[in-house]
Amino acid sequence: MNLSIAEENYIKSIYKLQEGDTVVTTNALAYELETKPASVTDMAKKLKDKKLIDYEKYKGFTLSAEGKKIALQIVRRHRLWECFLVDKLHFSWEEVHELAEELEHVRSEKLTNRLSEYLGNPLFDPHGDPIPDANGKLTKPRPQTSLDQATAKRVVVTAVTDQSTALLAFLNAKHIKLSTQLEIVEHYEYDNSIEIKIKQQPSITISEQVAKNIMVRPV
Amino acid sequence: MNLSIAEENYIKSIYKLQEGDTVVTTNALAYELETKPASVTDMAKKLKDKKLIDYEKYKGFTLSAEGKKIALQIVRRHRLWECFLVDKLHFSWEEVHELAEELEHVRSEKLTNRLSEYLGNPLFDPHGDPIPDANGKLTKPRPQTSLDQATAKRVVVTAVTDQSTALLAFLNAKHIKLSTQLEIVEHYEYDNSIEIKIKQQPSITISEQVAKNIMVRPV
DNA sequence: AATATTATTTAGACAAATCTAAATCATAAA
DNA sequence: TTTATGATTTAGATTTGTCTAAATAATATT
Repeated sequence: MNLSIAEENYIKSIYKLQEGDTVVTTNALAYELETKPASVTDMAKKLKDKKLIDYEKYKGFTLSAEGKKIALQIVRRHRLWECFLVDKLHFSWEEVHELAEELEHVRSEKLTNRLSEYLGNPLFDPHGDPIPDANGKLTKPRPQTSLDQATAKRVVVTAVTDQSTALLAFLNAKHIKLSTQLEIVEHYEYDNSIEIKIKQQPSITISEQVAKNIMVRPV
Repeated sequence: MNLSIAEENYIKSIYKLQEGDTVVTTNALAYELETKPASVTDMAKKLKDKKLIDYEKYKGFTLSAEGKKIALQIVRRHRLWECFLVDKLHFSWEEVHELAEELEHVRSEKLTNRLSEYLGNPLFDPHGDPIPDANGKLTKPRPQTSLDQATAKRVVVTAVTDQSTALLAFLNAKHIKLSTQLEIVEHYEYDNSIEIKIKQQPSITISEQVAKNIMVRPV
């Protein structure tokens, strides 16, 4: 199956919107891909011909088994490149998505597998999302919650959902990074702010708004 | 300047064929790009409009200053990725060209420079070709000759010109790799075969045909 | 149930990159 | 210098991915 970059992007976006087995609508996909519904309909026909999606007029689409397989390969490549960019080239979280978006289209299984090996076969990308293995199998995502919902006392940062420069600058200033261990000292009901402590540092208080965008898991 | 992948490939090939300041002909470029002369003429018009080449009907083309700059950026990315694939992912010489051909089209200066830094700012790629620096400056190529022409006694392997599986298998069996140091023990005039010695190993004799395809420089 | 609204598809067009076949130019040979 | 040959360009067509505007289907409202 030889797919164009455009076709790959459609497959990837359908996979993203599916989340389980929801039917994906024309409009939703057009919005996701920043294109027009008419273009989506055109592409849907092509992908149906290639048996990568199930599609009936006016009924939306879902990936076929083959389509899912290809989607997982693309996701695998994307997330591995993100790991590479962060771990090896020291990019920060928010910079890597765009670049990985391009690198993911280099379709070489050998390259992908070597890259994975080189990175130590990581199971999660820098945003905390699981990386499919060579067979397309996904580790179940870590049991992460946002920091404001956390019940454990000691947690480790797994992801940041808001990629705004403002938040990232804030986190940078406070030395909160991926894998940083936090101790939840106090939860103030009044404004839902949270007092946390990073080992060897004085404790700090962060607002609910910030806490909502920091994903953590129990350590 | 936002170039398509096709345009980048044309620029790169013109650069390759130019070698100094020779005028590149339509046919030569068509052959190099495995396309038809008519397509080359079409693209020549576009590149002329973008001021990347100098072109007059029936007179062939050369890169403009701007075109040369872009060509060097592409070459830089290509050769850095080749280094990455060989040094870090342990691909062998002959496998990397195709992959680098795809990776080179990710146009991010930041990525390119980080990659270069990560690799230790290499000056030569795995084939012995010089890598332009961030400003497009080229180190002058190493003074390499084919092994059968070598005058020095101790040399180091810098490249292999023939990429056939047969030759590569042979070299592999004899443990001759890039950067391998060789001592030239004897040169037999009868059949132009050469006796060489790799340190710690018994000396071996190789045919003229093999020697012609191994590039070396004095150590 | 009839009508209004929204979602989706169709029809027709366009730009990029390519092709084939025919025409034109440049140059080497007679 | 005329002719023949090969290189190059033009003309017109094709494919891919996109678009706008109009038509049609599905759904919600009255």
